Amino acid sequence: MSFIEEARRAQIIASAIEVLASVGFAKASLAAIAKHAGISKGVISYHFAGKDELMEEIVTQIYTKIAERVIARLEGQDTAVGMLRTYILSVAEHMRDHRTQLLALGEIFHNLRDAEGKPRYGAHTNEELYQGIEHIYRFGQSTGEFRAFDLRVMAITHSSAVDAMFAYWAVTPDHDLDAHARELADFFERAAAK
Amino acid sequence: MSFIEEARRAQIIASAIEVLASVGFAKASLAAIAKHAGISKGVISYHFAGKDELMEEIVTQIYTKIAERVIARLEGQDTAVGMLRTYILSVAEHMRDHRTQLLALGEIFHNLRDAEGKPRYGAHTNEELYQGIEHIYRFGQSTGEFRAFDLRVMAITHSSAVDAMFAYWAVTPDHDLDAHARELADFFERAAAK
DNA sequence: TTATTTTTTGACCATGCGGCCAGAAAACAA
DNA sequence: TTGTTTTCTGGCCGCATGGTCAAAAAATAA
Repeated sequence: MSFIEEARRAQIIASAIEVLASVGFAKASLAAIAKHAGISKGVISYHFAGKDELMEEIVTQIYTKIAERVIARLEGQDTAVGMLRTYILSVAEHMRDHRTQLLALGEIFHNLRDAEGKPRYGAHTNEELYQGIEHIYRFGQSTGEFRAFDLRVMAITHSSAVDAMFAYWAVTPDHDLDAHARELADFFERAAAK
Repeated sequence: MSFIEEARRAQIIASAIEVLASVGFAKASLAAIAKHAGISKGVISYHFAGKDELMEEIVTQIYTKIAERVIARLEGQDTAVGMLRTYILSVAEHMRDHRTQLLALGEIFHNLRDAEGKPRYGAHTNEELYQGIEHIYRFGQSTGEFRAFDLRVMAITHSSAVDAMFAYWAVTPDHDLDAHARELADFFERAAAK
């Protein structure tokens, strides 16, 4: 992949993120993204297989960055409680500094569909995420930090609580994201405690 | 409103719920809803101001039924913990018997947009719901059943946990909804406990 | 410079949607 | 029965979208 190709793709992705965050998925047409980037619509089709590939590329890039951050923070933790708190707090901290990306991500998650009109992302796509969360809670149960409870229900609840935190912050920018994250960490710590 | 008018509206609403649940919002066009009901497309336009009114009417009707059920069950409760459990368990119980409605509701919540393309339902529409949930938790704090915590964060988390339970069940029909609801009730009871 | 390949343009197309409407049909009234 | 209102039909329209394409432009190679 040539240098100019890489640069164009990056430019288009950046433009798409900004358009998604500011006008929402429905109005983030290829035409709007192209106009915002100052290029012709056909360029997007030339560099991406289609709108879907562009959207998925955005998700992949943002997710990769988040994962890097969270994994790095998790390194130093050796207790389940510590991992739990770190997981929640580090994601919140990261998104706090990348609000535009969060908004774009939300738009894509809530709107991108496959050919049959079914959501591209959603509960059916979260299996990997659930298993990661379950891993932490299972670890806590094995060390005796946590009581016995249904791992899958806990993972679903945990995951949705974090999503809801961001969704609320997306709509209410003045909301204190870090404080919310600390409350959440307390909540799950207590809910799981023996 | 005439008898035939009322009957047609009910028929159209029922048809729309079934179509929404089975093929999703994107494919639930007026044409599809009309065909499924065995009537002409124009009838829908004749009896409803537009697709949006139809969708909002569906939400109102289903919500009303849920509220009736939950409020009736809440009558006998006098402790915050009891209200909490009843609230979660009765909603789950109701939706367990009305899966089609739940699916349709989910489709509308996740897809209906206003003229500017912004979601019709979402975090910005939940204020009333949040206040209702906060009311229960505040009551529990005042009676000394619950510890001190941020009411808004608790309401957001509680609400999203219930939504996520349904979303997961929507995708995984074999999932034990009642068991999930009991687990959730335990979680929130412990998370809020002193 | 000339030839070749890569990249960009902007018009064009097919598609699917919600909504509209003139006229037919049905229900109702006189 | 006849006239009037309500209800229904099915074709049509405007609109916006994502994607395509021939031709132009730019970059690169010979």
